[in-house]
Amino acid sequence: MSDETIQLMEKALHDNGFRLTAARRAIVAMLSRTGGHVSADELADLVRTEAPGVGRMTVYRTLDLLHELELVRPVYQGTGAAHYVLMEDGHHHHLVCSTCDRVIEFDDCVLEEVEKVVGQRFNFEVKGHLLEFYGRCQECQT
Amino acid sequence: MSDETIQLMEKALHDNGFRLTAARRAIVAMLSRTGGHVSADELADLVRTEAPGVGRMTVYRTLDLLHELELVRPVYQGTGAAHYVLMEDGHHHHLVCSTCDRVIEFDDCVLEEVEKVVGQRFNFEVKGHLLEFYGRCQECQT
DNA sequence: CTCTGTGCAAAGGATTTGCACTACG
DNA sequence: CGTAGTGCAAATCCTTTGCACAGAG
Repeated sequence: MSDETIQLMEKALHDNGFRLTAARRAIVAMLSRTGGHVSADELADLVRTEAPGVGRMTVYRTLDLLHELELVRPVYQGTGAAHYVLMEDGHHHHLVCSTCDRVIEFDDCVLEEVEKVVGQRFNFEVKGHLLEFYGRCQECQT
Repeated sequence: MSDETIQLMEKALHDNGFRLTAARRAIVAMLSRTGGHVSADELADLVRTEAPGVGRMTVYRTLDLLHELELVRPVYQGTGAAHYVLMEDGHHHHLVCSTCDRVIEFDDCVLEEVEKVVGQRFNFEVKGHLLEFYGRCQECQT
């Protein structure tokens, strides 16, 4: 499934006329490996463990590109670095541990209704959503 | 009503053991005058037109303080400066326009229940959540 | 070959930190 | 008076930009 994500992203890049460079491959691969929810900087460091030549800026630019292609989404949670999450697998959400940063996925989606109501009230054409709970995971509660 | 906001904030500061300094008065007054939705920097500049001695840092620190007292809330809209809004209502979420990046707030919160269920299932101590809908706002639909 | 994409370094903006000074209570 | 609060400047953190070079198509 990680592989599928890679395929999907590489295809999207190609189909939109962007070149499939080594750096982009490495970034996309690492991104799908993490399952998302990393900052650009963290991702850059991760990518470098496997592809040392890749520069920080390339990571920023690639994330930007993936955002334009709606494959990835930045989440701003405070004053620190933006985190990027994968958008491609529509319905699943995250439990993010504040202590260890572990990300647990779940797919209990009761939002269609809210989505509809909110969309109508604001005349907003809803295309997707992001739901995350923050707190402490089992291991970190001790 | 602007005055009420000032009263409320000054009282909250006092009641929590914080000193009511000239700088804080000026900041709170200007904040309530703007009705919220300014960045720390903008607010600092505004405050300075009336109380030239006030430093930028004091504004940052005061906003932080007001945030702790739950009187004000930062809104992060991308990579730029955080905006602070007056907190009249507890829960609120975002509609983020993919086209113009406009952020619309709404406060329809049906998540308490989901929060509880999910928390129990994963033995995850939920402390907060983030819900955002993505799509196109009214103006961008044409 | 051509032009997109890359990497470096340096700039840029927003926020935080360290420290001596001021003034609230 | 003592301590919380202040202001300045410098530091830091995240991100963007400018430019010459490299490599995908």
